[in-house]
Amino acid sequence: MQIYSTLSREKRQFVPRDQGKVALYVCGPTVYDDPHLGHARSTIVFDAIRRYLIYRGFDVTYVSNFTDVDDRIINRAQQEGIEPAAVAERYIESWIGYMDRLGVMPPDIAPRATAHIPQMIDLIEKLIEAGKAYEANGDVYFSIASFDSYGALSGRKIDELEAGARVEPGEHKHDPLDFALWKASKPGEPSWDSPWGPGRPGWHIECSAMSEEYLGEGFDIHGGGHDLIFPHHENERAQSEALGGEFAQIWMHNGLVNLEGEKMSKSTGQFVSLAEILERNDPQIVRLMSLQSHYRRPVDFGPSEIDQARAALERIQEFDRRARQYVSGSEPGDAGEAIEAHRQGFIDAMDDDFNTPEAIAEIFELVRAGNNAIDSGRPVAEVGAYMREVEELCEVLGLDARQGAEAPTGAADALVDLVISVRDEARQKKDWDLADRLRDALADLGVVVEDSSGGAVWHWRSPGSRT
RNA sequence: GGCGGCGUAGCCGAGUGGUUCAGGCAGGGGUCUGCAAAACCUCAUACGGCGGUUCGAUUCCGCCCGCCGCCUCCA
Repeated sequence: MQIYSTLSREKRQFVPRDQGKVALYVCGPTVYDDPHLGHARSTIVFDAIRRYLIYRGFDVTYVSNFTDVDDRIINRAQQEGIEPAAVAERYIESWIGYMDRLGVMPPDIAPRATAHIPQMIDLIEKLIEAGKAYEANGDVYFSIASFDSYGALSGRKIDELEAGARVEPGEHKHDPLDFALWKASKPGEPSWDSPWGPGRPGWHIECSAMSEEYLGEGFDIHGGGHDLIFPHHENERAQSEALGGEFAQIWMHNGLVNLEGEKMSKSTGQFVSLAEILERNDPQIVRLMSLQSHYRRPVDFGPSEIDQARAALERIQEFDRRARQYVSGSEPGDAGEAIEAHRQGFIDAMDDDFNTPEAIAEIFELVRAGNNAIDSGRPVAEVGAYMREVEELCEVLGLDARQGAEAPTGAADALVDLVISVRDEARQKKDWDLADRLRDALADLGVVVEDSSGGAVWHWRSPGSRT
């Protein structure tokens, strides 16, 4: 398996620290607002990677944090006149709910920054003792001059950074590029006791402390959005490696989500909330969109992309629906050579830096072959094998081939069944006028009717679908 | 300005030094069907521009043009 690492800027053979195990840390959100599409893509991408590693037999430990102490949280709390902790709590709940809807597996560990202050203080003290950090007026700064390879991850040269760096009023840095490990808290801000007086942690230190706490030194993969490379991950790396230990072996960064070609970002107001999208669309559309381009490329999530992804998703689900009916509960047979070949294609694609677009193409090849098998009346066991393979590979990516649109209520299902049976009778009497009126009426109610040689089948139209 | 990336048929989007291909969406033509839908088959002068390397480049190199990201908080 090859994985591209931001640090080495090339694909490298993946060799886990502990054989058969993968320790993965993915930067989670700062919980001051609801998630947008960018958060969705990042989380889905790493969820798919995690699922694939599990599929390949690795014992994966997945850690993803919540940053629950931060300026923006404090600002929001002040605006609303409530405690910062309440703000964080609200948006952690919100995040968990959205990620569940997206089918993202909950992290094995989802540590909160505020629950790890002692570990951070401990790490900061060690950095100070080692001469890598210094205290100034209740703040503690990391001295970037003390870390030789500072800038290596983001490809920055220190003197170039130096040129644009500024020191905010009230800061007491020796060097403009030094960054805060610990900030003396101002009145009204959350604060914790520390050897340097009451304060709160800097942004970057939490990930260093928590990844070490749960994954130890030299863990396998550290992931996050491309926009975290600098300064966040550069600084994390400096803090964690300055004492001589190893940090992440591989740095993975997902490309950002664009809106009409421009980066989606909270600060510019240029973003689409996840809520807005999920109001009208199956969460799986978001997942398929996220995975139909390579994770390192930027993507545009516009209305046209959503429609295209919806149609693609429906193609998979439609196949599963027909296959399920064709097989009607029988056990799938052995996978034939064709199926093996596509499975191997899927694995080869994913082994090559998680090439999900190519992996998904293999699924579509299976769908076509499976549809062919149905059309040509192949044995149930064979169709079943295609169906099972499609379902299994979809699941590796976190997609559910089986989950077509759901009925609003069970009673509605029964009513539709009734109308369909009446319509079948009309069709047998060749009363095409009545049959067509019933089909149109059902269509208005969101029911798609498809006649076949074995009688009519129907399903609920998926949300947002035009047909 | 510095660093990085991208530019593939109508759209989205993989990939490769040459021989059959990505895949999806949309569109044309068929098959099937009472009609429709679904499904299957089939169709389009695709690789930003200019040079270079090569027997041969979309794929390697150089230059140019265009777009985007990071350099401040950000998945």
